[in-house]
Amino acid sequence: MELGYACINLSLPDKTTNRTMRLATFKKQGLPYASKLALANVQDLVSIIEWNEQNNIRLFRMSSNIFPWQSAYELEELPDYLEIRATLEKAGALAAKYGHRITTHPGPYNVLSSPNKNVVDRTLRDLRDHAIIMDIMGLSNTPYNKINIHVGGVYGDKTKALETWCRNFELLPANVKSRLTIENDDKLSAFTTQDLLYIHKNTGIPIVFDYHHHSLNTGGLSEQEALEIACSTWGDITPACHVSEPRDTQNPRAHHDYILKKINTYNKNIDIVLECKKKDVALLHYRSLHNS
DNA sequence: CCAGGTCAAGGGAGT
DNA sequence: ACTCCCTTGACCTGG
Repeated sequence: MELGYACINLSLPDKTTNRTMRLATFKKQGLPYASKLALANVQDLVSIIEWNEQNNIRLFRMSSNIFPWQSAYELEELPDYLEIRATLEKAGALAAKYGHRITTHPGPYNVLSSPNKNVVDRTLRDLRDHAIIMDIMGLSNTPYNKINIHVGGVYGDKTKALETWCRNFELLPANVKSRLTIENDDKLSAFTTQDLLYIHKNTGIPIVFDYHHHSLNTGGLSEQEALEIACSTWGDITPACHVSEPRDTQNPRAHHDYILKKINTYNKNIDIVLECKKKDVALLHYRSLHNS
């Protein structure tokens, strides 16, 4: 089992892969500035991977903000493209050398279940953009290096939304399809682990089990039952799961700073991304609590 | 330099 | 109608 964290390293305050800009700035400064930010982001990605190795962390979710306004251009158009590409290749080579599992989690605006063509088109573009970065890094074309998303909207008819999702899945390029995974939701109206089996059966892609989301939307399954269903969809690849704790009772969906409770893996070999505000600090804290 | 207001995107829930 | 929440707070302006 590997423990990992998401997107931000708090132990390296000067290193970030999230430099971005607002639309007004992008319009004013354009590709040269986007290029400058992206180059700094990928350089810091290398530093974070090195730090992860030094701290025995071999699972890491990359930020989706490495390239500001990526949907507005092709990477080759960036003035620093060659250096950016070389740096990404270096980051990927380091991850390979150290045996790190690198994943991504594109945002909630990726909605393959949408009845709106523009929304689906933007989703196809964003997912493609994630795959391009992962390709440059030389990450595997499998869910070991997952591109993980949620289903999206229900629109009052879960079955129909799932059908739409599967239909739109077929529009994705091969380098996305081969990496894509689907995660259970935390809202009662949305998709449970059981619901996601429909997608797995129709597309073959694995299910990412989120412990916290499950606790808010069990679909009548126990934690162990749902985890085992999700794990059964992964074949030879170590299943990836997400763990977080609620911020407080008023805000049960928001994430807590740390993970306090010991995670029950039910004797399964799974990799776990911790989702909490304190990131890498919380991971080291969890290890100190539970000696894992 | 810092605090505070503002910021692309979809959808749903709470106020 | 507005705010918060999710994959992740970061940007930018005015003082």
